[in-house]
Amino acid sequence: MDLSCGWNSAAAADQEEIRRGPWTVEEDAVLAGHVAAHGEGRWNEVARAAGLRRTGKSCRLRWLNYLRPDVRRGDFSPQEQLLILELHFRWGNRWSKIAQHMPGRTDNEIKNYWRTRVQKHAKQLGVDVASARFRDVMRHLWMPRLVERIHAAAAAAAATTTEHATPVDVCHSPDPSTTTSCTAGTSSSTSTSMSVPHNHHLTAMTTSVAEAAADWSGSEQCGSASGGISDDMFEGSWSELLARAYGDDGADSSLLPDMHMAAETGEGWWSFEDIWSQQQY
DNA sequence: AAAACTCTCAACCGCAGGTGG
DNA sequence: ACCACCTGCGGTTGAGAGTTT
Repeated sequence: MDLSCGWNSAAAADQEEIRRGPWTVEEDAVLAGHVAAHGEGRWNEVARAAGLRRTGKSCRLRWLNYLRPDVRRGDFSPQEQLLILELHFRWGNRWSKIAQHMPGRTDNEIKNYWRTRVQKHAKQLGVDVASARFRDVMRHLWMPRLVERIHAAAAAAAATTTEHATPVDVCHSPDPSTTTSCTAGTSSSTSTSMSVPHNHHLTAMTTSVAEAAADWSGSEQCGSASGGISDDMFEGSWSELLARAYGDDGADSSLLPDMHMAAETGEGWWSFEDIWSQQQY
């Protein structure tokens, strides 16, 4: 198998040349096999011992972002998107820290999501992604919108379940007090009804957020939340929104702005005018 | 059909912090 | 205390896929 792939002609003249660029299937197999046999860590040694002409850093990155068995791929669910926004509110560009609370997701993926999706739309709106204005947009429009989607998905799934009496791997219990495995930061039934795609991951996520909330003490209050500190801010956003999304009292649609989606985007974004008309909260 | 453009994401880079000799 | 090496993090880049013109 030709591993030079032609992007570094000097490599042909020097067998010890460090390879760069995309990993081949063969390299992946070698690295995965070596890690399986010897475990993670000591990446420079891994690269040498496995005979990979890669840097230790490259091996580490490839393992963490791609080869790790628990790594998840594919689009972020609305729940995950909501969690990213929430955690970014708290920690800013601390991607690795955010990733710690999103099982199976890598800091690289989250960072890419933020840059390609969030920053793109901030740019479309003509506001700085770090500005208070954009944070307000996220808190009052984007996040509720995501919750709306989560609720819609949950409702649709619930309807399907009822209609077909299909067993679904959910944490939902007729009695919320029995949903021990799904208990998030709040003791209510806010983490029930995960009968939407990735439900088991949401369970993990809500638990992670609860843990994060426990960690989160004394840090600065951010955004334009209700004026409480730490836990209050947390309660007023993630937990409350999820409660509204999943609560058995039905979602309170008054929470959600009456947004008219920007027709040109067709994917749930709203116009500049819509946003500013909703700024009177 | 094809050129131009946009978007996504894997991978690289530089830097900082930790550790051991 | 200093140095060398390793690891982890956040920012950036570029190839390729997808979309538009």
